[in-house]
Amino acid sequence: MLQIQDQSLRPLTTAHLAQTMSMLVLSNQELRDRVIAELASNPALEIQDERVCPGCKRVLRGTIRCPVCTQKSKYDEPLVFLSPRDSMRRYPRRSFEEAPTDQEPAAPEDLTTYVLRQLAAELQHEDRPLAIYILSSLDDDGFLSDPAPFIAQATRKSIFEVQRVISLISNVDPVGLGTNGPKDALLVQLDQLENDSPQRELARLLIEDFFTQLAQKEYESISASLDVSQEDIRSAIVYIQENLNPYPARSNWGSGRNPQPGDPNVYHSPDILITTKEDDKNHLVVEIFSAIAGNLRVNPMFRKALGKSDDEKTEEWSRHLDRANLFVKCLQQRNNTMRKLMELLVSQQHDFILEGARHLEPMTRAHVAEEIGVHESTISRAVAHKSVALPDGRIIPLAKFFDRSLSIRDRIKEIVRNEAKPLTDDQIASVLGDEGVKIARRTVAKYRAIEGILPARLRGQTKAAQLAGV
DNA sequence: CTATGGCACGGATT
DNA sequence: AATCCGTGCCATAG
Repeated sequence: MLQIQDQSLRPLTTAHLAQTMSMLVLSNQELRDRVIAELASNPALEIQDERVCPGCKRVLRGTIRCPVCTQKSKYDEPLVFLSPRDSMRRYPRRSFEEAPTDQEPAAPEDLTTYVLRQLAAELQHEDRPLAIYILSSLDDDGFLSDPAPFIAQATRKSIFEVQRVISLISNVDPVGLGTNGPKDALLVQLDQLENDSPQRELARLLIEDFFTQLAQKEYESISASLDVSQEDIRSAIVYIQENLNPYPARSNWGSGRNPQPGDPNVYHSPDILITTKEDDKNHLVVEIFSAIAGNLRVNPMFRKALGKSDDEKTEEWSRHLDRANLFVKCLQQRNNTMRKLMELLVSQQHDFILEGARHLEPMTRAHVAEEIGVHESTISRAVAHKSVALPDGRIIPLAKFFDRSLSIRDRIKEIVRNEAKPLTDDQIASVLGDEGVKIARRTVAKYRAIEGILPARLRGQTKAAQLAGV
């Protein structure tokens, strides 16, 4: 208690709370950015124990089992953490609720091996793991979001080496792979083009200096500031469109746009994955993806070094050390909360996960909070911005687990589907009443609206029309 | 006259 | 403290 006099202690605890809270709301993607930023700015942090799986060449870290080579039956613990990159590979972006349309698409791992095969000649043997690491870090579009210094730190290579390998990668077949965005991808591709068509230099100029205007089709303003005719601008754009591909990992233009800026939730890779055991379909396995692969920890060397040095840097270093400790603690706390939350959800909503919306047992965040022993707002944050992939392949927001009316809405849907002739809201309400659900007529109407079901009168018309049509 | 949707209120939830 | 949700009342369309 007396220690509180120490300047660093009191702000530390409040900061700790605040930071834990602010990290809890983040989705995995967002958290990953946070961690990367922290790693880049704080030398006291490091990632521990990186390995490449001898079987499938995936990058593994810490105690995590290889998700591919290890049979699912070996998951004997209910909860497992694994790398987010693997989650993206196995669960391509997909909108909420949308069940998997077909078989899992052609494995993107082929891209890795495909690229590696091309690189075989130029790549030194000891650079192979680095190349694999980089390739496995690419996002769906083939871009590398991790900055080179971060990769260097994670792989313990020099930044120079990292940059060299990235440049090798971006110059083989899907040209532009491993760049940090469409703009650089286009530029790399432009460099590789051999034919010196007249539009080429203008195209380069456009991409380099007017990229945002280009994306927003502000051709007039480009034309004005460059003093070039709109005619020429357009022909340069055609040249770009015909010869370059801003998304090197996609086969062609226009297939799948970026998510709209307004709604980050439309397309998602899950933060949590629920699957069933191979041999026991009733046994659920939950995997919570950690924001980064492996263990984030305070660099023990850094800690040691602090004790020895006694120049004026000591103060700055100890600040770093405090910050690193804090950050790691927050991350652990977040993981802990998420784990407890999911344990409870899986045990209480077992039927909902396996059988569908009808079996959702109503529960509130407040109730869960009491069960776990944390504040309600903690649960609110934990539930926010997270999505979970169910065994049947659907990806739903975690908040759905707390939807009070979901199961009733599902029953209404079924009643309407099976009705002989259109039932009015009142009749639906009484049917539900017979099944033991007390619900007002007005509320049925609201649920109907939510589910996009037309009122009885109009349903009659469409049904008649359907019959007439058939 | 009946079925519905809008508005608004109070209680629960976050 | 702010927001969401279920409900009742009432106007309106059919």
